[in-house]
Parts: sequence; structure tokens; C-alpha cells
Amino acid sequence: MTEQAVETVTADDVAARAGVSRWTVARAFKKDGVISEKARTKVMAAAAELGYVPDLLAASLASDRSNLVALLVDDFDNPHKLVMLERLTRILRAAGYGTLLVNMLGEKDAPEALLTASQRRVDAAVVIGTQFDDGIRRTALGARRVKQLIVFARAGTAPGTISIACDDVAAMTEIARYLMAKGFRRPLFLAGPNTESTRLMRKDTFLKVWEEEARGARPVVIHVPDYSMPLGCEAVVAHLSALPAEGRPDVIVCENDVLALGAIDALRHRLGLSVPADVAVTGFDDVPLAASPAYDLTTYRQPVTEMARALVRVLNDGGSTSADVFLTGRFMERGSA
Amino acid sequence: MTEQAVETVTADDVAARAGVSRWTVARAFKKDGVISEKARTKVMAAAAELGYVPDLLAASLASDRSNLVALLVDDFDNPHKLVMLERLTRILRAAGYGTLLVNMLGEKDAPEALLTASQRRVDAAVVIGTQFDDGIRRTALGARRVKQLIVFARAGTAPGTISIACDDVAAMTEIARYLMAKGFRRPLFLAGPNTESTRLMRKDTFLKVWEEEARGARPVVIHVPDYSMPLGCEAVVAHLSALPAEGRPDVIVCENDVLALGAIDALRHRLGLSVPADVAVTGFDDVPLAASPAYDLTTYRQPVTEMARALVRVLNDGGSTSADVFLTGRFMERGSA
DNA sequence: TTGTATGCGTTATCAG
DNA sequence: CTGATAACGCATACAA
Repeated sequence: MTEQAVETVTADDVAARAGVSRWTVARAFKKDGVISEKARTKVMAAAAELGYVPDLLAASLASDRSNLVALLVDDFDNPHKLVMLERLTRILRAAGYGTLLVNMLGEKDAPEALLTASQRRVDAAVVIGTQFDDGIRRTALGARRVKQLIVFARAGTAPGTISIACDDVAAMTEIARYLMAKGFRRPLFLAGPNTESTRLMRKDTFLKVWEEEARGARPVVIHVPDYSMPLGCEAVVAHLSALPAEGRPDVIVCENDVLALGAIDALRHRLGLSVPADVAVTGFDDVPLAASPAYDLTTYRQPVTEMARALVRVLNDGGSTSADVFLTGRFMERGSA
Repeated sequence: MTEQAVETVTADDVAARAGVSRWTVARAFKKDGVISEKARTKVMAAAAELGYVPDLLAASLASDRSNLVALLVDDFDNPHKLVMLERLTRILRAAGYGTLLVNMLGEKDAPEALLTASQRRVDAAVVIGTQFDDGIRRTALGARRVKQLIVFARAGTAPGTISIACDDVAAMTEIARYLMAKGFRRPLFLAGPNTESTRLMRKDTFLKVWEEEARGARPVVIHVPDYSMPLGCEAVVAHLSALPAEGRPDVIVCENDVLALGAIDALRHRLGLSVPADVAVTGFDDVPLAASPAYDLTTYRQPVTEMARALVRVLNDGGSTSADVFLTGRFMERGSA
């Protein structure tokens, strides 16, 4: 209404108004500051009247924490990223952290992406990506100011990082056993890039469990260079169309939902097959689309909320945490398998 | 490798190493700083040796700009948000801006979301949302430090904000005329929430063009309270199943892709109809899924890249821009209509 | 072209 | 429990 001058009101102003010192104002605003109740209420009243809000920038400069974390994302093609971003931003914000979203352009961009984050003095850099090599760790923990490097939704291999992820071993074991119980015999495993940098235990676990418990042949594995629906689709078309009908897999186990959705498209629209009658499909993540009637995808839901909460705990521990965190999610039985 | 001490190296250190003053170092680092070439190379060499990187936090505190913009998002259910986030973070980062992602929990959370952004002294707050009332403007431009409020991908109604969006009028006119030319006669318009706060010109434009040029009856409009696939799906089921086959629309024009995808699901999986043979469907946005063979959705692509570039221009203008920006996208003819 | 004071708004630390 | 001093790292204006 009144376009009042945007004079920044500082702690000094509040102090003057409340008749105390600037430092008392600061104490009133930190949750466990040693201060008398009387002084606090007086300060808060003055602050409210003046519309004072602490300046986090100045606070960050003066202290050694910024309450800011960088989220480094290198793959915006996966709708599950949106789920993770929603949870992380909501839960981190509730815990008092701001989130700096950094678009990591590729593996070789990791150092620079980390640098931009460090220039804002983030308390931690959280990598929510699919690929990045070990160089990111050295960059992060080297001369720069990134105190903590956290790998989210992946099991990181690099020492000096801690990872917070879904327990892929338990999850994939559950999927494999479910498929065995359903009578499937010839699974095809559709995996993403076959790199060492960030490891997904899904493929290895599935192969191991299947070989040990199903006593069948080692399942066929195909890799695509990126987690994308079109690539998953094409890979399935290429693989299945070269096969005689008898040799066709009876289920395609996918490393994540995006690949699974692509596989379903391939089966239905390119190969004229029916899901699950001709070939069943399973995914991983439980993206929103998995629940739609069009796909009705049997998958495994990552415990994203719990993972985000775990991240907050790690951040609040201030670097004293060293162990990785693995959380179990939930198998989502639907119609595709 | 060598876990070298994470001593922060400041401009002073570089100055000492280069044998100049601290202020010369600062000049060397700003792109059009008046400085001799000799001094600059000397400074840069010293900086490289020491691994100096300017501290943006301190720079922000000292100057009146932070090169930080807040992205306020209140709807993470729409995959198009992921497209926008990717473009915005990439293009803003290339232009030297950091992006603070803030999860706005709902209309009443807007003031507080804006507050958290302002506490970090963002240069601008960019609202990429579906709903927020006028209060956000007063909060933003009132006592707080948010210099600029920009509405992205919407036409904002509030004065004092500038909006950067797709030219919905041109877009919807094109869609309407395409449908007329194709011979459709009984469109149903599926719209999102019917609020005044942020206006999408899509519905009004479609109705206007259709009435004026198709000389048909005013199309039926149905609203859903949120842009979500399930809601779109249910709305279509409810509406169509109450209709005799003769009264059925021949095309469902949707305010965005998410609703369109839900509509397609409804037609195919709930009503046993075929798309586009029985009922055609159009969307808006061109989310990645629209191109999949499963949906093959005829839609309109928002010029997100151009919009992001326009945002950079507005930011670089430093608040002197006052006019809204409307950019034309591209009609994507596919199989659903 | 380069060097010098001064201030940005807060916190850590210690003295009272 | 409260007040004071000294950073935090840089930018702006101005002087040399």
C-alpha cells in the first residue's frame, strides 16, 4: 500500500528501539541464546514493529555456516528428480536451510559447478546426479570451501563423501523374489550407463539373486548410455526385434522407471506386444506417472522423504557424520508385472 | 590428494603475492575494471597459484547486488516445471546468476517464501507458480528487500511485477484455427483452477476465437482445482460418462499438457474410447512425455529458452525494465488431434 | 592507473 | 546475563 522506503532495518535499529545492545538482539533471535525472557520479548516486540528480519548474508559472512546447501543436478530428464527436488526443498526449508540449485552440465562440469557453489559458502554440496567422476571429490575437498559432499540417491564410491540412498540391495532382492514367485523365467535387465563413478547396486543385486535363487541362466543385460524414455524404448525395440518369439524375455526388469516407461512404449507401440500378457515390466523409483492407468507400472518407491530427513540430520551433525545412510522403500505392486 | 588446509585465500593474499594492493586485485576480477594489462596478468597469475576465488557472499554484502535470484515454485507435479528449472538454472548460471530454489507451499505461504528469499538478498524473486494472490506483491515490494518480482510463464495481474511468458493469445488462436480447419465442431475445454490471481489467457482466447470464427455454440468448459493428471482424468470421466454418445465432444482442448495426458488416459482406459478417432485431444507446454508414442500429443511448445534469456535481460537491466515480455512458441502437430 | 579509508550487517569472543 | 571489540571479505568512493 504505502510504498514505504525500503530502508533496511538492522539489528542496531532494533536494539535502539528496544533499549538494549545489538548483541542482545542477536541473542534473542538465536533459538538457544542465553538471554532473559524479559529482554527477549522486548526485542521481539521492537523487531516486529520495525519489521526487522535478520540478514542471512551478513550472518553467513560472520559465522562459519551459511545454512545454504547446493543441490547439484545433472539430469533433468527424469521426472523423479522433480520428486526429489520437491522433498528436499520443502524439508530443508523447514529445517532452516536454503537450497541453491545448480545445473551440472556433465561430468566435466562438476568441478566448476562445485566452484560456483563454494563461492556462496554452502554448508554442503548435495549431488543428485547420475554421473560424475572422482574428480568431483578432489575438487570439493581440495582447496575450496565445500565442507561436505553428499551423494543423494546413489551409493557414492569416493572416500570423503557420504551417501544417502535407498537400500537397493533389499529393494532389488524383493523385486527379484516377487518375479520368481510369479513364475517368470526369462528376465531381461535394462540398465543405464555402465560406469563406475556412482554405483547403483540394482543390476548386480538382481543378477546375483536371480542366479542364486532362480537357478536359471544368467539374465541378459542391456545398457543404454542415458536414463531416458526414448533410449530405453529404442534399446528394447532393437533387442527384441532381433529375437525369435520363443527367445523373448517374459519380463523386463528396469533399473529405473524412466527406462521402464520407455520399455512399455516399445512393447506396445513398436512391437505390438501386450503388457503384461506378452512381456511384463518392472521399474524403480515410483515416479508419479507409474501410477497412471496408461502405464500402471509395478515398481519400487524410494523413501525420498526419509532420505531428505536423513540429509537434515547429517547437515545438523556438522560434518561429524561419516557413515552412509541406506533406507528401505516400498514395493509397489501394480499391473505391469 | 594432499588434503591441503582449507585456509580461505582472500584478495589480500593475492595482493601480497602479486605485489599490488587488495583493490587492484578486485579490479582485475571485474570484467570492465580500469586496470593495466600488466597488473591484471600479474594478479591473475598470483590468483591461479594460490587458488583464489572471489567470495560472492562478501561481495553481496558489500555491494547492493547478490547475483542471486530466487525461484519460487508452488507446484512440483507438473513435469514442465522440470523443463523450466533446467533452462533457468542453466541460462542463469551462464549469465553469472545463482538460483535459490524455494518450495512455496501454497498461496498463504507466499509471503514467508518471499521472506526467506529476501533474507538472502536476492536480486529478484521469480515466481514460477500456478497460484498466488496479490498479497505476494505487497509482501515483496513492501518493507522487504526483494527488488524485483518477476512472474514467469504467466501473465501477472499485479502492478509492480513484470511477467515473462508465452504469448498465449497467439498460441491458442493457432490451436483453435487448426482444429477448425480439421473439421472439429464440438470442443470441450478442460481448464485448471478458475482464479484471478495469475491469469492464463488460454481459455478466454480459445472461447473468443471459437465463437467468432467457428460460428458454433460456445464450447463447454470444465475446471479442475489443480493441474494434475488424475484430476484431469476424473473430470473427463465424470463429464463424458454423463453424456449420450451423440453429445460427446469431438475434441478436448486442454489448458496444459498435464490435463491433456489425464484426459487421454480417461478416454482410453476409463471410457474405452480411442484417441483421436473418437475424441481428439490437444495440450499446451510440450512436456517431454507429449512426444512419446504412448500419448503423441498435439500441443504447443512454450519458448522456454527464449523466456529464460529474456529473464536474464530483465535482470541485467537492473529494475529499469517495466514492460511485460510475451514470446511466441511453436505449435507441435502430433497424432492426438 | 593505483592506493586508501570506510562501511555492509552479522557473529565469536571475551570482559563486565 | 549483557555490553563491547574485532573480525568476515569485499566494494564504493575518493585521493594520489
